[in-house]
Amino acid sequence: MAVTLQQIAKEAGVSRGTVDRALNNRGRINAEVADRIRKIADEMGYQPNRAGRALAMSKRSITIGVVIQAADTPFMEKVIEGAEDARAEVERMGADVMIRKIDDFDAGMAVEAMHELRAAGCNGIAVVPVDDERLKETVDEFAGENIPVITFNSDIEGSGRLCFVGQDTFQSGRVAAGLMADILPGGGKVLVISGYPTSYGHKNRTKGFLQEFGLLREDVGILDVQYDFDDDRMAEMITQGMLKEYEDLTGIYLAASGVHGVCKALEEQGMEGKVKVISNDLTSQNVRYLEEGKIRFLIGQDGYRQGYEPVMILFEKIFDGKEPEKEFAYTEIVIKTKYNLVC
Amino acid sequence: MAVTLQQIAKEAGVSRGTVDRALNNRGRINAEVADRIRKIADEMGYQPNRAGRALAMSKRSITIGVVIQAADTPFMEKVIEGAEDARAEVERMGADVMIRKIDDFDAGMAVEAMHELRAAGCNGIAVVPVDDERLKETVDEFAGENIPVITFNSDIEGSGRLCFVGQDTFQSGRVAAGLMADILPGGGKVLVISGYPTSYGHKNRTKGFLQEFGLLREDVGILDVQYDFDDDRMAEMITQGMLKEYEDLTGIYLAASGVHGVCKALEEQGMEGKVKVISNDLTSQNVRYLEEGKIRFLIGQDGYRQGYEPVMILFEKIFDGKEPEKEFAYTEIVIKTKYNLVC
DNA sequence: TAAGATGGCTGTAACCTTGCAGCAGATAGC
DNA sequence: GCTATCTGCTGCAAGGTTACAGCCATCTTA
Repeated sequence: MAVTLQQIAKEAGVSRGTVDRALNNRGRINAEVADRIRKIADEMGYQPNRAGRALAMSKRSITIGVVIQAADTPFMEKVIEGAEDARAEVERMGADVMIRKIDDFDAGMAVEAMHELRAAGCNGIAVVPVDDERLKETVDEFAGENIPVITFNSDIEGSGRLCFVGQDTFQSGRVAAGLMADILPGGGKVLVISGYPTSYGHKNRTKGFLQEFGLLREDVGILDVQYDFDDDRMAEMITQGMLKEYEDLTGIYLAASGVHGVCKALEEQGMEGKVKVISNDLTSQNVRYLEEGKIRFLIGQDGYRQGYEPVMILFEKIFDGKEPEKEFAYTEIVIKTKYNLVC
Repeated sequence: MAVTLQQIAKEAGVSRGTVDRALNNRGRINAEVADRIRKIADEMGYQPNRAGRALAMSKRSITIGVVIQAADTPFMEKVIEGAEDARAEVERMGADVMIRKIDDFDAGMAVEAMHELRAAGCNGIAVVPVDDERLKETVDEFAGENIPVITFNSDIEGSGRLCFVGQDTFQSGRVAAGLMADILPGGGKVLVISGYPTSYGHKNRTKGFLQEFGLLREDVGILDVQYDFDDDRMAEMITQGMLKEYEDLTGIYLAASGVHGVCKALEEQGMEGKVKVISNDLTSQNVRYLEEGKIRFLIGQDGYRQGYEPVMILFEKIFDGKEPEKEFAYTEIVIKTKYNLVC
C-alpha cells in the first residue's frame, strides 16, 4: 500500500502541512524537524501520489507546446500520432498540449511558432529544429527564462536544450554498413549517396557507414561520397554516371533521400536486384520499394516514440521536477526487411 | 482546457451529481435530462480527469498480480524491468502490483501463484503461461469470476484470457527466412533446428521460416527440421551429423535454443563463418556470439514492453473499464546485428 | 518589568475532480 | 394527511498544495 503524507505526519507527530514543507523544501520549518521527517519518509518509501498532486496543481495549469512540420510522410504521421497520444495522456492529468503543425517549415516559422507558444503561456516546448543560428538563439533564450526546450528527431548541438530525443545517426550508419557487408558478394564497389554535406544527420550516417564498412570488407572498394541534395533527379544522375563508370558497382547506401531516382536509374540499366540498395526512413515510397525487393533493407526510426517521449519528458520535468535520465534519448534503430514491416 | 463535470453541470443547469449519474448510467435520473446532459458532455468533449477518478477510487484499491519466471536471461530481466516500471507508474495512481517471480517455473507453480494472488485480492492477473491444460482451466475460471487474465510472452490458445502480449512467432520465422535468403550464396543447403515439436512458438517460427524461405530461394535445399529439445549437446550432435553428411551446408536457422552447441560443432569442423547462423532471443550468450560474428542475425523481442504493457492494459481495463485495442498485442520483431545491439 | 511588536514555526482549512451515499422536495396514490 | 416513489442536490472522501491563522519565544520600549 502506498504511503501518504498523512501517514508520515502521524508517524512523525506533526501535521500534513509540515510534512509537505519538509519534503518539498519550502522553508518555514525547523531544520531538525525537517530532517527527521525526511528520514521517516525515506524509511517508509514515500512516493507522492500523482493523482493528488495533479489535482492540487490544476490551479496553475501546465501547458506544453509542440512545434513540428506538417505530416507529409508516414514517418511524420507516426511522430504526430505519438504526440497526440501523449497529449491525450497528460490532458487527463489536467495539463494542456498545444501542437503547432507547420506546412512550409523553416527556421523563421519555427522561431515564430515558439514565440507564439510562449505568449500563450507554455511552460515547456518540444521542437523539431532545423540547422539555424536564430533557432539556436531562441532555444537558449527560452532556456534562460526557465522554459525547457526539447529537440526531437533532429538536434541543435551546443544549445541550451534540455535533451534530444531521436536517433543516433552515427550508429545508424554503422548498422547499414554491417548489413551491406553481409549481403554483398566479393569484390566490386559500393557507392554512398548523402543529402547535404552540412546536415548533422547525413554527415554522421555517412561517417558511421564509411568507418565500419572499411573495417569489415577490405575487398570491396568505396567510391567517394556523392551529394544529391535530397533531390531525386540528382540521385538518378549520380547513379547513372556511376553505373557507366564502374561496371562492378554492387551496392548503394543512401544516407538521406533519393531512393526513387536511384531505383529509376537501376531499372533503366536493368541492374535492379544486382546492385543492392540500403536506405533510410520508412516513407511510403521506400516501403513500397522494399516490398518489391528493389531495396534490401531500410534503417528506420521509431517515429511514435519521437513524438510521444518529448511531451512526456516535459510533463514530468514541469510536473514532478524530474530531470530527464539522459541528455540523448536515442530511439531504437529499426532494421526493416519486407517481412517485419508491420507489427 | 480540460472539461470537468462542474462545467457540464453549469452548462446543463443541473448539479454535478446529476451529471455524474447521467454519464455513468447510474439510474435515478429522468431519461430526458440524462440524454440532454450526455449530449452536452459530448459536445464539450468531456474526458474524465484521471486524477480525480483515481483519488475517488482509492477507497477500493486496485491490485494487479504478475506471475513470471525468475530472471535467468537478459531478456527476462528486461521483462521484469518493464513490469517494475509499470508497477511504479500505477502505484502512483493509488493501485498496487504484486509481482511473483518463480524460480522453478512450471504449470503447477503458476496455477498455485494465481490462486495466491486471487486470495490476496487481485483484480487482474498477467501470467507467462506454459502449455498445460490445468493452467488453461485456471485462466478460464478466473475470467468467469470477472478477474481478467492477460497472457504475455507465450499464449494459451483458445482460453478465456483478455488478450496476449508478445511476439508474432510465425512472422518472426518469416523475418529470419528473408534475412537468410539475403545472405546465403547460391546453391547449398540450409538446416532448421527447432526446440520441441509441440511448442506453439517453436512450431510457428519453423513454419514461417520454411514457408517463406521456400518461396525466396528455390536454389537452396532445405533439410528436414531437427529437434534439439532446447539442449546444447543435442544441437551439437545434430550439427556434427549434418556437417558430415552435407558438405554444402551453408546456413542454420535456430528456431529455439542450442546456439552454443551449434557454434561448438562449427568450430570443431572449422566451419565458423562459412555456415551462416541466424537465431532467436537476446540472451547474453547469443549476444556474445553475435558480437564475435559467429551468429549473423538475432531475431529479438521487445522484453521491456512485454513486461510493461500487460500491467498497463490491466490497469486501464480495471480502472477505466477500457477494453484492450486488440486481442493480440504483438511486440516489435527486432532484427539485431552486432551494430544495433545497444540503444 | 510589562505591554506590544516581530519573526519563526506549525496547524488548519479550502481547493482541485470524481464517486457515492444520504437526504430533501415534489408528486402521485390511497 | 400519510406513505411511496421519483428526481435532483448536498456533502464527504481521497492526497497534495497553499494561503492564512495561530502560537510561542524573543526583542523593543516606556
